[in-house]
Amino acid sequence: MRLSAEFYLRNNVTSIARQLIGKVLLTKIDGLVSGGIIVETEAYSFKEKGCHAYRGMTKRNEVMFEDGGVAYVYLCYGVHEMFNVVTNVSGKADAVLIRALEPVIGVETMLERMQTETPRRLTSGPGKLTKALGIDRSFNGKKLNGHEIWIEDQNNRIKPREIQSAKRIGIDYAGVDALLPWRFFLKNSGWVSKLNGK
DNA sequence: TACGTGATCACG
DNA sequence: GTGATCACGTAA
Repeated sequence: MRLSAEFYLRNNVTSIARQLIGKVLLTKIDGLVSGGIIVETEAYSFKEKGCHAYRGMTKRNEVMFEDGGVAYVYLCYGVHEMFNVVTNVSGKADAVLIRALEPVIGVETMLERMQTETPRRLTSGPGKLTKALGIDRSFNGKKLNGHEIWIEDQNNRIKPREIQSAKRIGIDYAGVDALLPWRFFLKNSGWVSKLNGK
């Protein structure tokens, strides 16, 4: 079943990032459903320098300041759309970046969108998974409990010891905050992004 | 390790 | 207006 509003509204973005591992992200576009199991996430809090909201609200990040449970999608490096789950209550701009999925539903659709025949290339990175699921900036601000994009709990059993944490990737500009162990991933997944933080 | 790519944001 | 920068991916 779909995650409740309360799940997203909580004031602990690292807990939410950890709990999103094993949940299922889905989209339905032109009648085509596709998605997969979340295997890698990163937490961002407005209180630390790695976060787009650290310096306050701008045109780009304004949806981060809404109540949790909506999508924050932005363009990175001029090429890649990045999908985040906004969390916490309005005014407290926290978010979780979804970095990798295990593709499960609508694999044919995703292969088509990615112009590949290699499932491994579909969703093993934040820029790839958005393209595979058809997520772009038009999804910015959309609610995550609707019928276009949503997250389900399908009772996948993840043991705490299967989840590893590490520093986040690609945010060296954040100084000491770049060292926070706020990336979470399934240890033996094989679908985790390859940049893997070094 | 190098670089494409274009929106964004902090300047002024 | 302008220019440096960027929560990546691929190829080499």
